[in-house]
Order: sequence, then structure tokens, then C-alpha cells
Amino acid sequence: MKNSCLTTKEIENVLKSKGIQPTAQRIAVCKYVLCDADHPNVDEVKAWADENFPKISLATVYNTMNILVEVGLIKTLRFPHSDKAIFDNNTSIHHHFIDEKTSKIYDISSDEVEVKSKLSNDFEVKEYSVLLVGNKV
Amino acid sequence: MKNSCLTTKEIENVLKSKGIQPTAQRIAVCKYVLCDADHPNVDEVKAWADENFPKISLATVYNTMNILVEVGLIKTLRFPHSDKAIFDNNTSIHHHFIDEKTSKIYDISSDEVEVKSKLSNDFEVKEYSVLLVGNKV
DNA sequence: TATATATTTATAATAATTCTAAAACTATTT
DNA sequence: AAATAGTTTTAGAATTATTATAAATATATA
Repeated sequence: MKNSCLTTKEIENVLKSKGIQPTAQRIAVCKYVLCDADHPNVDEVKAWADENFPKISLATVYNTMNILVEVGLIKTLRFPHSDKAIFDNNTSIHHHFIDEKTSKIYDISSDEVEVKSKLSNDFEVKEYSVLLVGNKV
Repeated sequence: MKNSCLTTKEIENVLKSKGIQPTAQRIAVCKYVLCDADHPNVDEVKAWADENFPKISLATVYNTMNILVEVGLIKTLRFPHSDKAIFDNNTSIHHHFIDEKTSKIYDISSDEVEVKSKLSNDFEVKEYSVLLVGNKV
């Protein structure tokens, strides 16, 4: 398993703090999803887990991802080019650039793209993000 | 059928100009999708067609939407809250506000939300759009 | 340790979309 | 106008993404 941004103990504590039982499968998924993963879809999480964890079912992967989204540890993204959900462990405001050819997603910080809303008050904006599409050279 | 923004003749011409044979089914779908529809999904297009056109199959609806996207008459949108494709007959740069509660999508013009990119040159941006999420009052 | 509760699993079910191949339609050639 | 070639539509099968189910397993609690 690759070097992770969080120790097992830390992941356990994060899960507990959110009221989630830190089972072996959940910890394994989190090791990938909260650290090394870069906008993975469910298949990628499953593939990683199959290589780095003795046994996990696809149902548990889906279930765990849904739980992580519910408690706000990750976010679900969907883009026009694919019908698969993509997950993002960066839950603060930021943006995405998607390469037309490769479909690779790049995180774009709020510093790099400025958004100014002049919307009327009846639009109460809670969050926003910019999707940029183009060519990465 | 509701009052449409394009006559049948005009739709025929639009399709022909894109190299698409203007069949009865395609014209019917276009009457809705290019005019009255407001961010419909495939089900909504099918439901409209079932009421306003003698007979059309779901496969033809999918097929027609795909063709319209290919030639650039409409765009596909996908948002985190749903795994269904949503179609937009506004193909120029604009933005979307989605109401958390109702999932209704509001078009937001470029005048209302300003986007300024400071991205480095290796990101060649071809198009972009802002997704705003919140509460519409 | 026994028991209650929660989680995981394999599999079935559902839902969105695409594929297939025959039938129906449209355009073109005669 | 009939024959032919090419295109589109259709019903239904296939595929893919995701959720539901219910039995087996694991964990927490008394």
C-alpha cells in the first residue's frame, strides 16, 4: 500500500468522529479515497481495494462511498462526458478542469478562477463550482 | 401542441443544414427540445412525444437526442444529484443554479455570474460553466 | 459469554443507456 | 410508377451503474 496522508489510527478517529463504525473495509476504502485517490469512480476504488485489501464486495464499496458522502467527507461529482459518479476528497470550494481528450480531471483552486455573482437575493447560493473544459498541454 | 419557437418548416431546415434527415419523429422531438423544453431528461422528452406524436419509441428518443448533441444543437448536462442526462438547448456560455430541494435548474446568464480565469497557458479552456447550488426563494 | 445490533456479502432488482436485427420508411434509379 | 438501395424506426435484448435484500458474519454491549 502506498504512503498515505492519514494513519490507520487517524482514519479510525475521523470515522468515529462522524459516528461511523471503523470497520476494516471502511478503513481500507478511506485509506485510498481520503488520501491517494484522484477523483476516482467506484470501479477504481474497487480495483484498489482488491489489490490492497483481502476481500471486499462491490456492494460495500458503494455503501461506504455513500456513507462518506452523507457525512461530508467526500463529494459526488458528475460531468457530461460520463454517466459514472466521481468522488472528490476535496470538500472545500474549488473548481475542475476536464481534458477533452483524456477525460482527466484537474483540480483548480479558488485562487485560479474568480467567480463573482450578481444574482438577485432569491437565489441563496450555498456552494458553487466552475467546470472548465478544454485541452491540457 | 404548444406554441413553438420554430415552425415545422424551420425545424426541417435546421436539421437539413446539419445533414440530418428530417423524419417525422425527429421533427417532433425537436419541436419540444429546441423550443418549449426546459432542461428535460429523456423521460420528459418521451412523455411529451407520447402525448403529442402518434408513435415514437424510447430508442428513437435516445437516438435523436444523441444526434442533436453530436451536431451541436443541444448540450448534455449532468449534475451530482442525479444519474440522468439532462439536455440544454442553450448552447452558448451560461450557467446553472440548481435548487437543492426541488432539483429545478435555472439558467443563469453570463451577465449574472462573472468568471475570470488566471489559469496557466497549458490549460486551453474551450468552454466553462458555473454550477451554483442552493435555495431558490 | 450471550445477546443485540451493525456490517458485509452474494445476488437479485432497478434504472439508464446502448445494441441488434427485422420492419418500415425515404430517396434514387430506372 | 416500380424496383432498388440506403436510412430510420422499432421492440426487445444486452450492458452498465446503482440500489435493495436477506442471510451470514462481525462488533458492541449487557
